Amino acid sequence: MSLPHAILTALLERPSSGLELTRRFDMSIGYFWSATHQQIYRELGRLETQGHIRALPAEQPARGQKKAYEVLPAGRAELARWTAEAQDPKPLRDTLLLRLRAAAVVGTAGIEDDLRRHLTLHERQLAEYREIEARDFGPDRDTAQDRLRHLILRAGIDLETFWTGWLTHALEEFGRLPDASRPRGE
Amino acid sequence: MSLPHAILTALLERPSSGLELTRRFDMSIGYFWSATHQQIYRELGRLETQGHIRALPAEQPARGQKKAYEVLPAGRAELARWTAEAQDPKPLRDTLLLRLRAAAVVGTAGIEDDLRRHLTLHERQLAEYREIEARDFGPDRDTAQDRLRHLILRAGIDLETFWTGWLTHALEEFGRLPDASRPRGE
DNA sequence: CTCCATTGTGCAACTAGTTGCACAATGGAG
DNA sequence: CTCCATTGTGCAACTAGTTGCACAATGGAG
Repeated sequence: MSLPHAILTALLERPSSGLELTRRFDMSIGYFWSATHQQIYRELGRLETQGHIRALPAEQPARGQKKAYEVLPAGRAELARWTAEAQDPKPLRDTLLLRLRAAAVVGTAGIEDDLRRHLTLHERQLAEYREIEARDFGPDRDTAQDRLRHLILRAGIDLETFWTGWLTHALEEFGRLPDASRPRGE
Repeated sequence: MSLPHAILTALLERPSSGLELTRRFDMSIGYFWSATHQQIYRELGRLETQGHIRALPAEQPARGQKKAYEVLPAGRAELARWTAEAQDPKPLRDTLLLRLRAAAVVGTAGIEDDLRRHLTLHERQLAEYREIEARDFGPDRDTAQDRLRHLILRAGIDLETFWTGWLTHALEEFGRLPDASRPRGE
């Protein structure tokens, strides 16, 4: 039940059409809540019938025509309610760790390359976050809003730092695993 | 498509019944791939019809009766195939970060308590992982299997370290936010 | 003018995960 | 013996997310 709230947040930051939202999800909100354009359109429909958002008046809102939405007071209230609500952290589900555990049983053949690939991806993401930080968060931008957003970006940076560090360590370990002792059969 | 592979891994480590699997998911595999007992039973059924596992011979495998499964060669092969396969890291979806972003727009009221609660939960999890590390990974246990499992546990420890560190930092920031400047209205 | 790539919106079917139950076997308390 | 908590297995309905398309409008290339 988080996608509607992600959309409400994005629309409060700036009223947008479905496609604009999709782009913004790809660039910024999507760093911690990804969504496809199909999900977004579906949810926009729901939010509209619930009276949480409304289409901005426009001429001819037909298919293939930009239709921008803005948040109504009810939507803002719902977002505030949801934000303040206590929520448990959802348990981790990570395929890579699972695969490593499987590799401990069926053998590590093949997985090393993919670890390396993941490392590259995470390094790239980290670099991107660092650029954003350098660009958007100078010491001058220091309102409460800026600080909160910086905090969120920091989480992204720290997470990617964790992954790159851990993957580097993992690859070192793999290098040290004596070939003969690599798990394989029963 | 990871749950079946999580189950195959667990069953290779030790043949088990549905309930035993459920318990093991709560304790160990579940740290990075959680699943409910309903999911597990459903998947056991599928894996059995696919010929990846089979029920260990037992008298009277009726309802309410323990039924243990073991992995067949086809299942092991499938797990090895899946493990070696390249897979993209799935994009992050984190509610807490999303809520923080929402808070930057609708106000931070209420969220601070929950950050504190999350901090406690993550500290607890971290302590648990550290205990496991101290108990199960002495310098003596040093086969390739041990090293891989230790690596996985390390990921858990580092992740929880990230969260506790970041949450602590976030709460400090919140303390510094001048009440007056906390975002609220439009 | 015509075609075709691009932009924009959306439906339908599917897969994965969650929630809420149902019900059988077992063993100990009374 | 009877009841009831516990252990164990499972179905059904639902929610959330993914995949694969369809189709309308627009504008520039030819």
